[in-house]
Amino acid sequence: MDIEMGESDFSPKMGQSRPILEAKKLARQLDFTPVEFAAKSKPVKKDSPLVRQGQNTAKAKDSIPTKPKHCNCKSSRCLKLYCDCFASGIYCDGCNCVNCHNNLGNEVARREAVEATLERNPNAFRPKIVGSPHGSRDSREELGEGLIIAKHNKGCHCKKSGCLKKYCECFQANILCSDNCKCLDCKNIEGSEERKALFHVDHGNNMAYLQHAANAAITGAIGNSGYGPPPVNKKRKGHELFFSLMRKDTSHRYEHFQQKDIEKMSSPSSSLSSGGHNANGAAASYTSKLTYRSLLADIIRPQDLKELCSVLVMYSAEAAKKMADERKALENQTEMCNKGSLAPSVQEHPENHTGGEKGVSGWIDRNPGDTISPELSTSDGSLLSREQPMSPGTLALLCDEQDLSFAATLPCNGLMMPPVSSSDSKVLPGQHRSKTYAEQEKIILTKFCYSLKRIITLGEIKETQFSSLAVTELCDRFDLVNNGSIGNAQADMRNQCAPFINGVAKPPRTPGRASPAAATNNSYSTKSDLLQKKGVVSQAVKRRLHSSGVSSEEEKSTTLTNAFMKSTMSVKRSISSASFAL
DNA sequence: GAGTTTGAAACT
DNA sequence: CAGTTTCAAACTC
Repeated sequence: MDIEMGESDFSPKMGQSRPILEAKKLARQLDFTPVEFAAKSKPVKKDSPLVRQGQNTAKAKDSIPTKPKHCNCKSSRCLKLYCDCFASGIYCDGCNCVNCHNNLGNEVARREAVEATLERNPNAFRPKIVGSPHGSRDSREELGEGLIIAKHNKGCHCKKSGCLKKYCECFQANILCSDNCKCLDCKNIEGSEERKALFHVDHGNNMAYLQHAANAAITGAIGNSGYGPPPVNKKRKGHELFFSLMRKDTSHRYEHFQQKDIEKMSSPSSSLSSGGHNANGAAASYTSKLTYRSLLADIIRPQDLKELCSVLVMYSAEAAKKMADERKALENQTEMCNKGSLAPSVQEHPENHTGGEKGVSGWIDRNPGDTISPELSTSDGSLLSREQPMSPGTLALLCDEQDLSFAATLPCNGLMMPPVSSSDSKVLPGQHRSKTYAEQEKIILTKFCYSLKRIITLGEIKETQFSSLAVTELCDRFDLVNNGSIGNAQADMRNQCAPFINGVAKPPRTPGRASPAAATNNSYSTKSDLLQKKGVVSQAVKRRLHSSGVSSEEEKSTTLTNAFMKSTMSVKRSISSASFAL
C-alpha cells in the first residue's frame, strides 16, 4: 500500500482543476494516505455475501485475497476504473492483465491516469459504500438478519440482475439497495424473500444452490412461478412498490421452492412476512432466519459492547474514587500528625465504600446496576456519574464513540475530578492526577484485556466447533462414499482438513469404516484441547498482566497511558468490526 | 475454457 | 444529462 502515489500527489498544484484539488483535499482530510484512501474505495470484493457465506469453491477462494482479485484487463492498460487494482489504488501484482501500466515502471502514465480519473470524478476513489467497514459508520445501522445497512454512494443501476447477483455492486458489498439506486425490479431490499432465499444456510455454502436461487428469483421461478404477473420492469419507486407486488404474489412464490426448507422455518422474523401478506398463510410462515452471521455474533452482542464500555468507565470511576480516598486518608494522616491531636472524623463520602477490589470480577458476569454506588448508575444502566473522574483517554474514547448510547449521557467538556470535596479540584496536584489516571487505566486495561481474551477464546472455540464439525462431516461422507476403504485421496483430504480445525489435529483414524463414535471422540478431543487451550490463554493473560506491573508509578503511568491509547483505538476498531460482524 | 451477460465506466 | 460504447467481471454452458 505504500506504493502508488506519494503524498505530493495529492498536494495542491498550480493549474489543477478544482475537482482534482477538492478530491485531493478530501483525501488529505481523511486520516490515511492517498494510497490508503484509494485502497479503501473498493471494499466489496473480499467481502461479498457469497464469500461470507463460506462458499468453498475455487472461485470463493479467489474472492478472499489479500489484495483485490487479480485483474485480467486487456484494453484499459489497467489505468481506468474498469481495473479493480487501479480502482483499489494498488499496483497490479501477479495479475493476468495485458499491457499493464499500473505498475512502478509506468508511474508517470499511472499518475496521469489517476488525475484524469479524479478530474472526471473527484469521488472516483472514495469509498463506494458509505457505512461499510471502509466507510463512515454514521449511516450504518444493523439489521436483524446480520446485515448492515449501508449505502452505495452512487447506487446501482441494475436492470436484469434483480440486484441479486454480483453484477450489482450493492449486492456484492452485502448491502441493501438504497434510495441512491436506480435499479429495476430490485430484489435486494429489506424483506425480500428472494434475497433471504439466497442466504439460506441450510443450503449454505452451496454455491450452486445460491446461484440457482438467484436465478430462480430473478427469472421468477421462485417469485412468480410463472403464474403471477411478470416482473415489473420499470424503475423501482421505493420499496413500497416491490412490497406491494410481493404481497400480491407471494402465495405463489414458494410453491415450488424447496418445500422441505419451507417447513423447517417456523419463526417469522421479517416485518414483511409477519405482516400477514399471504392469504393462505403458507408464505407467511416462510421467513428466512438463516442469513449469514458472524461466528462471533452470539458472543459479541451490541449490549455486550455497551456493557463492556460501561463497565470500563465504571472501573475508571472506582479507581478514581479509590485514589481520592487514599489521598484523603493520607492528607488526614498528615494533618493529624501536624496538629498532634486526635484524628478528626474523616468526612466520609459514601462512594468511599465501593471498594476497588470488588470491581475486578468479570465484566460479563457482573450486573452493572447493583455493584456500584447510586451515583454511578444512570437510568439507562450506563453506570455513569456526571461527577465521576475520567482520564483523558477515557474521555476521548467516550466522546468519540458518540454512537454508543451511554456516551450520550457523558459530558465531554473536560476532566472532572473526584467529588471528594469542593476544594479538591482546585488543589489536586498534577501528580495525584497522573496517579489517578494510572490507576484508572491500569484497571481499565486489565478488564479490557480480560474481556478481549475472553472474546478471542470464545471465538476460537466456536470457530473450531464449526470447523471440526464440517471437517468431520466431510471426512465421514467421504468414508461413506468409499464404503469404508481409505484411499490415498481420503488421506489427502484429511490432510487438507487438518489445517481447518484450528491446529487441533484430529486423532489418526484406524483404517476402515469410520465409526460415529470415532467422530464423536474426535469432537470431544477437540473440545478438550480447546478447554486446555483456554486455560493456557487465561494463564498467559495472568502472566502478562503480572509481568506488566511496572515498578515506578511514572513508568506505570506512561506505560498504561500508551497502552490505553492503543487500546482506545483497538476498542474503536473492535466495536466497529464487531458491529459490522453482527 | 469459451462464450454470453451484465452493469459500471467512459465517451459522445 | 441522456444515450451509446467500451470494458472487465460475473456468469453460463
